[in-house]
Amino acid sequence: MENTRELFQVMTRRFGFLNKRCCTTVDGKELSLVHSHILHEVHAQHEPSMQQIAETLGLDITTFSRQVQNLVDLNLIKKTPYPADRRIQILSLTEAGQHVHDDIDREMNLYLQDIFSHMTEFEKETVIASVKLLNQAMAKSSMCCTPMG
Amino acid sequence: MENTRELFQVMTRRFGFLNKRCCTTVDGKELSLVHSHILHEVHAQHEPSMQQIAETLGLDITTFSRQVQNLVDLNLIKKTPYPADRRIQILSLTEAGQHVHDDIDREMNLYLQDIFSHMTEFEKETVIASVKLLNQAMAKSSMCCTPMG
DNA sequence: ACCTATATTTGCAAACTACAAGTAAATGAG
DNA sequence: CTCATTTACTTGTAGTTTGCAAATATAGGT
Repeated sequence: MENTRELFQVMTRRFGFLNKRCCTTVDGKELSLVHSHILHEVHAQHEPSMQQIAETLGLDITTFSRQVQNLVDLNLIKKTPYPADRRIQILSLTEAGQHVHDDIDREMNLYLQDIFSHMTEFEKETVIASVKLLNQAMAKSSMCCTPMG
Repeated sequence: MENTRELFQVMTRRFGFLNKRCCTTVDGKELSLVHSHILHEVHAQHEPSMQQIAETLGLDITTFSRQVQNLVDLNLIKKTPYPADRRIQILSLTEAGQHVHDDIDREMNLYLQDIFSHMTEFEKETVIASVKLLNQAMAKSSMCCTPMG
């Protein structure tokens, strides 16, 4: 494991597997990775518009529009025109969508628990603090870690 | 940033952007994310077969076969039949492939340097140690972090 | 009313994906 | 040796995803 890039490459690949493995069939519905990311962000943000979520996820707005439509058709997401500007669609989880989100969240946290079970409590705390540090550093970095543009 | 999952979700998303941003046009060639992962693994492994790389990357072998063929057509990868069993194709980087790989590696490390520039040396060491810990823990975890199956 | 800007959707063509079937080479039983 | 089986990889085909360009709908300014 020579260089730093290799370490991060392996880590992100493994988390990629984790994400894929977690979220293919939830609550009887077939979901893609993109779908579960969308559910997650719609849950996390406050009355988000299409553009906000698409931007957060780094998805092309046209691709995003179609994927959201899938989730609307699955009755997991609801689009509500924003009264003050009816061009804008506010996204929210339906009850079923909330349920699916919770299922995914629970399962992901189980996986994370399983990973942490191979560490001491101290190591776990260190790792979590490090991830926070990383996130802060990436947020500050101008060259990287934001969607293309 | 309430729960642990959220932290990891954000981190992996940011690294995803990093990967995408880094590797779209290298040395005058248009590459996809999958292409650059393949180049990376062919470089990292010793005389790998098709199956070995596909397994490492968690790609369906048929998808992989076509993506490798793209890279062969771009003259970045060479397939050599393995003498002791000529069903097996050993993958290696061509000179041009090595060059592209080095370019990507250099650029990725620049991005990482930029991220670490927002930390103290101590924080940087802690973060790198934590990523190592994470990788080890994920390798031990049976439920997660390996390709589907 | 009219022009411009913004938010989202749709048309379309290219790329990606994976199941099933095909080819080629190795292995093992009779 | 020969034939059936397994393994490593490729190709047929069809469904999905992607993103550019163009269309639609609404807002805001003059």
